[in-house]
Amino acid sequence: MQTYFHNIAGDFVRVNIPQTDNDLREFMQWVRGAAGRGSVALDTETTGLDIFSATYRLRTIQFGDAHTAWVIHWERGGRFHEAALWALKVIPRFLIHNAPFDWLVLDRHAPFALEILAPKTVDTKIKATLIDPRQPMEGGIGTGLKPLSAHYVDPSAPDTQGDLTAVFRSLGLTKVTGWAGIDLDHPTYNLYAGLDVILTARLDPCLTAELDRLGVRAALVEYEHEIARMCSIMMRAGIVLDQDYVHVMSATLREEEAKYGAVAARYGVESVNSGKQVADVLLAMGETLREKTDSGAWKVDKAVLLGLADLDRDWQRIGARTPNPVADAVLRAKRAGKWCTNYADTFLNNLDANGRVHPNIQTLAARTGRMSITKPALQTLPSSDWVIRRAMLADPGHVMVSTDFAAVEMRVLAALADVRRMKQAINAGEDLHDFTARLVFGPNFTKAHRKLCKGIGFGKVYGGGAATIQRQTGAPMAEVQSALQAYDRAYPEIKRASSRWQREARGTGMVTVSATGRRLPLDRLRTYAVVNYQCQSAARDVLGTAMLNMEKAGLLDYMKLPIHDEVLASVPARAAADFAKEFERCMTMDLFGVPITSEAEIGGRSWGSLYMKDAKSKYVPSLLIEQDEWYRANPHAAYAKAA
DNA sequence: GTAATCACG
DNA sequence: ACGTACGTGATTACT
Repeated sequence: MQTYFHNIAGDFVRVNIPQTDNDLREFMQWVRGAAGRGSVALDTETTGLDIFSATYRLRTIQFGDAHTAWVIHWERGGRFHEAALWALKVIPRFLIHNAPFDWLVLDRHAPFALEILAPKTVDTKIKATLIDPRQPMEGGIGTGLKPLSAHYVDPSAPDTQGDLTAVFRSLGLTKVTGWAGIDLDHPTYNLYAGLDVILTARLDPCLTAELDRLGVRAALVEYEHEIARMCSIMMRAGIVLDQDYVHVMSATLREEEAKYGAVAARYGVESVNSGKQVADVLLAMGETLREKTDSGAWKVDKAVLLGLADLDRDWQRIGARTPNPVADAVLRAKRAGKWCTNYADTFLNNLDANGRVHPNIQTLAARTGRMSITKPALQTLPSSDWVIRRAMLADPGHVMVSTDFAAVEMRVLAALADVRRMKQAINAGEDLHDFTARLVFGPNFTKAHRKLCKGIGFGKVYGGGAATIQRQTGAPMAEVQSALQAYDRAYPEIKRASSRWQREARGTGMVTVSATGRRLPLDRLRTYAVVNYQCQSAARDVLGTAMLNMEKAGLLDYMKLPIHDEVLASVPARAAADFAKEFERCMTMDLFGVPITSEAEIGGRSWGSLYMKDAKSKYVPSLLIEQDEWYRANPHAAYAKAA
């Protein structure tokens, strides 16, 4: 037995690394005792974060309690596999920090099913996030094992991840190659692997006590574990990528980038991504720039450049001026480059051996509890053009179904602030913005009036004022101000709720508590954001509730992505209409007397098919049309090609 | 590392 | 006293 000792919070703790069959028997003896005493902390060391790549390896599995850790060298195979798998099976409850990662690692590489491991897991990261979702930079404790251990367990707790990267460098390895390249018997590697589970075991009771002290309900903690498990199953399934399509798209976008980059270069812009170069050249050409950035540089963003290029927001000629060729070229080169790097290439770089991408869904990413998706960032693919989403396919024999909540944030606002007239209008099935425009401008309101009322609604949900509503809607300032006053008279409950939430937050250490009991820290200088925090957070939990409904309805295996107010799914083509109805049913509920409703759209094989209403891609019309004869004849049925 | 930019809900 | 648009992820340029 290789053994290391360390001091944590005044206690000597022990890290055991079994070497022989005898050592493994000793480990199993410990497991029998520990399994009877309660939860066991669990962690894995692997070759990196790309769980689904072909070369990925599981290296060690660690088990431990507050005093003892066992680092099982999985890589040695044989008896080490047997012992670790047996422990995973017989231990009734596990503590894991950031459980979805280890669930997926063990599911794919042990293999040990996440369906078995997840129900007996407590995730200390979920608990910590429900106590304070902020990172250290924002004034919070942070949600990593290191800052949490330093705060709750021992101020001098080691930075097991950070310190190891220094070890990697001393061995001629990097932050990336170190996890795969470090010797399995390296003392620091093993010590830190063991300390991670000991720290997790010590952290958990502190978090439990803190949740208790703050009055966070156990049901909320439980519910977040269910959401995490569901999202892990979505991550494991992944999404089919149309690789042939993406290769063509990538090459075409690079050509486009080069072509317009060359135009910009002829005018002296070496790098189209350099705002300074673009501004210098534009000014030298005699253009007038009006806006500055926060740091005082000339602002040359998309809105500015579109104006100079005489293009509207849909990139159509306005005819108001002579287009500036540099602005036009910079716009096109930047877009093509960004789409290629951000989307096409990222898709190809995140493929598994079966041609699927497995996005990383973080179930509690935002301060408000909202989820985020990374690698690739599938919540942020362009929606005004279908070219990028066209790359993502439903499973074989399936079609894509997307189900959206109807105006969920406004409805949530009406429910939370108990806005009497708004609730009446929604319950009567009226168009809310029409209804508001009638209240504000009378029965003869115009389309512009409706647009302004919609803008004011957004302003209320975001906590904005007259100036931003004016900027967004383009309506005259005087009209915005008078409409705002009329709006507040029509829906006086919104201001009252905002004041009440802010007052309550000041009384509880600048934390507003959501409808589900979520703690949302407010920034002292932006307390007006409380309205948005309440709405965004409640909308997140409306989505979470709908997701639980979906699992009950047997839909989990068809779910692909949660996108704030939408769920993307891949369903059998022949039964698509029935599935769509089921998704709508799961996304229909009552929130404090306000109906939450949804609408499903049935697409074809590709995600992009749901965005092809205009048939052709506005921004890159040549992309597929010129490459694909078949597509040219069947623009609406592009998905069928892959089916 | 920070700023700017651009993609989404 | 006043007014403040919210939340993300990712890349590139530049210090």
